[in-house]
Amino acid sequence: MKLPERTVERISEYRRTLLNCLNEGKTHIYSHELAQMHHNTAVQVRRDIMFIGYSSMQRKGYDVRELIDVIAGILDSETGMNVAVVGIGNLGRAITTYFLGKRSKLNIVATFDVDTNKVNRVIAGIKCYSINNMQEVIREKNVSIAIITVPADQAREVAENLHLAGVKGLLNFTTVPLNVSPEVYIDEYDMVTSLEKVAYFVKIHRKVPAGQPE
Amino acid sequence: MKLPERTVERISEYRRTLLNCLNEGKTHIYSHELAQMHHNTAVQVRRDIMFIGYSSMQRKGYDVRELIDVIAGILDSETGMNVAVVGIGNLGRAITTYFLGKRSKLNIVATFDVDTNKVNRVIAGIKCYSINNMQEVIREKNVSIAIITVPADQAREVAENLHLAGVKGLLNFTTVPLNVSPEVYIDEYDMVTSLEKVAYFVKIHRKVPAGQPE
DNA sequence: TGTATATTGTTCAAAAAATAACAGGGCCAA
DNA sequence: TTGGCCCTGTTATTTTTTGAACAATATACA
Repeated sequence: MKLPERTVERISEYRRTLLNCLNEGKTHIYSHELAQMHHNTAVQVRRDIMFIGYSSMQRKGYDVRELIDVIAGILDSETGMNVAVVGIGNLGRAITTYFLGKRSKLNIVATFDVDTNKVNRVIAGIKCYSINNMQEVIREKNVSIAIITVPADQAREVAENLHLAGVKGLLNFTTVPLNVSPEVYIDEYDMVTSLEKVAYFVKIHRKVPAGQPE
Repeated sequence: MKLPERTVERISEYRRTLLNCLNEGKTHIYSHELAQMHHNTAVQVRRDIMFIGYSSMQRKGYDVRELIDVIAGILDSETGMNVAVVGIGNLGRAITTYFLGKRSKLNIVATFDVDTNKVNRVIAGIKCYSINNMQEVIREKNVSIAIITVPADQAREVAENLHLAGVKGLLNFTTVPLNVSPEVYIDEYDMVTSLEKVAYFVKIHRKVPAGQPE
């Protein structure tokens, strides 16, 4: 089952929207509705859904609940995965809080910081450990993914240590691109880049690569 | 001059790295160095640089300073652009702080919140205004881009008001996809999606879509 | 029951992006 | 100075991604 990378991103986004729909009591959704909400086309949505092997069997739109379950089958690992947040400044706290109480098989099980005022306290709902004990805690708690929100100058060292501790995926919010090992999947996110992209398209007047309903 | 969308993203990322290089006193950089740092290939880097119309003196790599300037010519608008952050919770503060003191022609000139404890105070270095006065402040300060970090249930209303106030680009961090007008460029970022993507690739063992030096 | 309609699933074509291939030209060493 | 080497700039090819077209079919409704 090899999904196009973009499809992976989109079905995660679809799920987010579908969960919102469920909250609003919406039980079915048309491809063009999903499309409009996600700035893309109905065809794209239908094909994504085709790729993940779901069929609505009706012309009443997709069953929201069922679709959520199918997406869960793709994205979530059965046992769930444990996640750690390294660096519990504003951004780290924002992320941790954000995840708290969200369904999701991704559980934040530990946070780390250098600041002794933070260590051993519960911050944003999760216990904060000293970064000095990072490797052992990571192993102990079987963490496979880490979110890095430390200051730039510590990023590389942190990443290296995470790798050594057996972490398999990194989400890097620092301004330093990381490069530990081909075994570790890394996603880099820089909000400056996002903002600059918006600025660029504002500058050249280009509209959102729209999606008109077909 | 129409740049591929991906190239726009990448040159922003290159600039970030180049600025780091400059700090470290590095004056020249090879395409394969940049490539490795950004998980892609030297060819990709060279072609991106070709697209933006820069040429190095051959064989010594690209002149870091010059390349930064060329990228600035593409991404930055001469006059700069004013940016507002709407919702000054953890994430809003993180973003505002993050931008503070960064070069960049993107100036955060105002933040907004509903909380009366925050209004009229300087938070993360920028004055916070009441969201009730948002439209006038936006106009007054000539804000063309807004970053939305409010709770989900307020996102749509905020976006609509921003549009009415004349904002041309949005960076949306809420869990609600926005849809105001085709004139407004919107970039949606959801950290859950990023994290789920990492989790997916960890799950299926796929390595980072690597970039070996050629 | 039958017909019109709306929506899906899928195939086929176009566009975008990434990769590969290669020509050109400094630079160093001999 | 000459030849080899290494790096860039550019064109060509392949792959990936998106968009368009359309057959199939459930549903609503007469």
